[in-house]
Amino acid sequence: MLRKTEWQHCLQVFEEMFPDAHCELVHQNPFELLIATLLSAQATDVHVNKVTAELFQKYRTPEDYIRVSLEELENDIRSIGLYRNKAKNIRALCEMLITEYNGILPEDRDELTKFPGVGRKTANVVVSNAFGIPALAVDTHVERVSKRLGMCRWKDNVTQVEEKLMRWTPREEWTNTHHRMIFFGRYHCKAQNPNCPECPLLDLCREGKKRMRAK
DNA sequence: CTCCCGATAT
DNA sequence: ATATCAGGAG
Repeated sequence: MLRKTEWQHCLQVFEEMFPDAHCELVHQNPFELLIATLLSAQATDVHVNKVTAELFQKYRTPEDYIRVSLEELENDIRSIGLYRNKAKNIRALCEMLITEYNGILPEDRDELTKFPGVGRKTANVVVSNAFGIPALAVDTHVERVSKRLGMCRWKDNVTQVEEKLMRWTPREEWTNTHHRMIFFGRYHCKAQNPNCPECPLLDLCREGKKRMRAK
């Protein structure tokens, strides 16, 4: 298992490799970010941006998503995958936003998870990126990188990974670290064929050393 | 744990 | 052909 001082070194390396890591889901306001993040489940952000480019022209407010039929909304997001669940959730979410929240998104993580289709990860993305509240959302990249490095256990669930990351990372660095770990996982420590030979963290990486031995 | 699901990379 | 992609609900 990784030591805390080794993790602090990882944080430094993440910053050096991806100093300008940021949210790559294109959005103009908190509501658009929520929709984009909900759509991003099991889809690449490039693909999400391709879909939202047109979607956000047609749908600007929660009311706009309610006006059309469920079938029409499904068609507008079909190419993204998991489109039936996502369309149903977006609709229910918008109705709830209008009737219970006066159309205004709450700036609270636990309040956001009450919306259909919004789990802990999505809520963390919204509060950190849209409202400036420190959060460390654990997505597929953050989880994979954490487990490969050995900063948590393989069997830990995403909540346990998040707790460990928050405990070992200064609060003011949570949001930055989240973005840097995504970039690190997406462009360097990739799911298929990670670039271990050129990795500055190879010396302390459990999975990396194992992979190098196997070759 | 399974299901939802199309697009893309390997 | 198969794995993976900014997950969440039942």
